[in-house]
Amino acid sequence: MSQKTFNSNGSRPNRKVEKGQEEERPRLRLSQQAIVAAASELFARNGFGATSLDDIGEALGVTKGALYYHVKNKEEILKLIFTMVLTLSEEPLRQIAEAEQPPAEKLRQAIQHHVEIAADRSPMMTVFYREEAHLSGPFAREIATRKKSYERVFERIVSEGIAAGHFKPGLDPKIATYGILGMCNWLSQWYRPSGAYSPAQIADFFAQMTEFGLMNSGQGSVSSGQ
Amino acid sequence: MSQKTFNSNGSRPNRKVEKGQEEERPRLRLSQQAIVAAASELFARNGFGATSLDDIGEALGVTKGALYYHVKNKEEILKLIFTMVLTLSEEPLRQIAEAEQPPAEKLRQAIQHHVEIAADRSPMMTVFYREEAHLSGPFAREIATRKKSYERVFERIVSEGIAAGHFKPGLDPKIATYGILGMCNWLSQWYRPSGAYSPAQIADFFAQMTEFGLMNSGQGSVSSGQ
DNA sequence: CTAAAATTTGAACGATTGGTAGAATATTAG
DNA sequence: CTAATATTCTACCAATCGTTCAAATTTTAG
Repeated sequence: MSQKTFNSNGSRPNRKVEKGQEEERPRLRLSQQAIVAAASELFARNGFGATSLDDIGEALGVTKGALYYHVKNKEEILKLIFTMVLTLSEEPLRQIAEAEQPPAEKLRQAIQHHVEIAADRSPMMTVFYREEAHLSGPFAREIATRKKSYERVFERIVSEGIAAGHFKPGLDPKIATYGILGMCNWLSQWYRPSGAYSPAQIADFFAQMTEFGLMNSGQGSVSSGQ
Repeated sequence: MSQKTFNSNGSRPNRKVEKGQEEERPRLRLSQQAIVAAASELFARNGFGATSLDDIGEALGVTKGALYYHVKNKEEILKLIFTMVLTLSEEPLRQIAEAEQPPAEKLRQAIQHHVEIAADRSPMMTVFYREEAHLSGPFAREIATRKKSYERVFERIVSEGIAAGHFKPGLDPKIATYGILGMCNWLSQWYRPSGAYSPAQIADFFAQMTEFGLMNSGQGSVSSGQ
């Protein structure tokens, strides 16, 4: 972090192309979106506290002063990340939970959905679960509420399954949910797009494992689907 | 973080007792152990980068200068945390894995062991999985190796189970292990000692869920044991 | 082209940080 | 008690940080 270099070409960071080279960076116009994307990766890799605005600026080929034209301050970047994660997560899950289908199918789809986000938006998700302590005030409370609410949708699916007699009676939906979400969220610690399995395959495996377990009792295959 | 106050009594932080009060803190003599304990909680709550040595000193009722008599620098505190987590984790798991017992029983005990540490040493574990990026050099490599090795013990238990015909054929031991570890490690995000279930009960639930799943097929109860 | 608007720079600021060193204090041994 | 040792305090440094802002530059509109 925080080296003395600026650009890859060592020049001042501006859009001028100094040689016959076509522009070395197909420069995306600076925007909140671009800042959030770059910051997500840096926050995920090095942590919010250890990432400076100079670092973010450098990643975008811009001085940190420019960032302040697009965001109010460093915390707002973090806020944007949290908002984006929830915006991407909430609605699809709600639709899955409200659809007319058996609880086991809902659970499968919910796991699929959650794994997909954890894999495709790994940096954002890492930040989401790692840096909540750096939020404060009403926004922190809002995020906490929405996160709890997201978890409760999972919980309700499990509860439905029990009530319908499909899931084991006597199990605690809250603990089950924590287990499932833990399984999925842990993706950000190990998943690499170059790995052997696609997010869909991993989700399928987790769903099978959640429904039938690992024991060989002839219930269902746990080999990869898709 | 980093307020202007010093002690709870506002005085300079030393051992002198100024009023008729008996000593307000049954002062534990400063030591690496005490520093690691206090730092673990602060790092877990606020992050490594956002925790200053002043903060740690304040938590111990001491100025940061005193810390440097016991530790080389801030990073060494982090190193001590990582070393302690692995020291506590590795040996018991090795013994479980090497014992003469069926793979399913090994897996149960391994989960029990891992959950216990995640619950009883929650701050340390949080730091362990959150702040690895702040390590560097040979030590970072050593930790990565030992962590991988720890995971591979789980993996081997699953592999054994498949080979013995107890676990489903065709499942990927690596993905299964990541799922199990994710389930357990996620504890640090939600577990509170004041909660409804003991670590042993939670571990029991996770073990049942891992073996038989949530579906109601009359295989095994998932209600709390112990 | 020109002028206005949008965007970025560059430099500076006050605060905080990890780290250091010598003086001060507390503890222990004789 | 005294001297030696162990521990902590105080004050300071250099670096880095988030933030601000006027000036410079680029982009857009007419």
